[in-house]
Amino acid sequence: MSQAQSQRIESMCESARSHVDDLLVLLSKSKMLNILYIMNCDPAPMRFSEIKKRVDSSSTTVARRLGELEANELVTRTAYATVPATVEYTLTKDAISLQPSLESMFEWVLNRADNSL
Amino acid sequence: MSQAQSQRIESMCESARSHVDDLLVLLSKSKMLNILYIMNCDPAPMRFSEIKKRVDSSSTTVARRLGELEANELVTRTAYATVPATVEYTLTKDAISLQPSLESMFEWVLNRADNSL
DNA sequence: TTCTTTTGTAACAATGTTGTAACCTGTTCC
DNA sequence: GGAACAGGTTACAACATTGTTACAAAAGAA
Repeated sequence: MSQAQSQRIESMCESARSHVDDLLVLLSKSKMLNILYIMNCDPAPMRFSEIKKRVDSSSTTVARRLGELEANELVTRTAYATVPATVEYTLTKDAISLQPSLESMFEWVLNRADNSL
Repeated sequence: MSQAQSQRIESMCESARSHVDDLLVLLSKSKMLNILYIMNCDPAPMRFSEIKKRVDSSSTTVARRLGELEANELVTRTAYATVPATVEYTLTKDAISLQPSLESMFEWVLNRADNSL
């Protein structure tokens, strides 16, 4: 294999690894799994205030997380011109396909938390 | 229901929620999912340097993460009196029971990373 | 007119996390 | 004696993240 080839492949791997890492960093942000989970549990579109209430965090953080999720196409944001404003968030297909993993992960977490009471 | 009862239950829920949150915070720490995943992929006991190499992070961070995992009984640490020192880490049964969720989560992540190339 | 509501954003101080560099142990090799 | 190795620890400076506070917009209610 030529050096050019091996470098190309290496850079592809690097690139792939960095995408994986980016996703893991995204999912590891505070409240991120919480948000995905509570939105998974209740498949109906969910309003900002409802999400905020359920994950129990500041507006700033919730807005940041939802922004990041939207930027990564894991939620869609729909704003209605009501007064006062109404905004609904929905998981995308991609996020929904993460549901089984998330669910069993949370099952494990809940189980473990129970046993440590 | 008496107020005392409802308060007791509420505090139980609070406590349970805080345990859940603690676990989520633990799992959300940087490189934590990486470490659990690479240790899952290779079920043999793994040495510190090997883990460090695979997750590609500083000694400090790897040591911190492994310490946290040990404190939460998700890994066991075994030191051998060789020269130079040998230390092996193994996932506990509890951590292994998280394997299926982790695996399908990483499958999702890898898939998504692939598609975004 | 001013208050209220939802859904944010901006600035900033406080707090948390990271990597780096230095250091440590204990034994074997040179 | 000194270097080398694995597996860390410590201190600290740099960096990242958080919550708080203040603010905004738009329109209907009081």
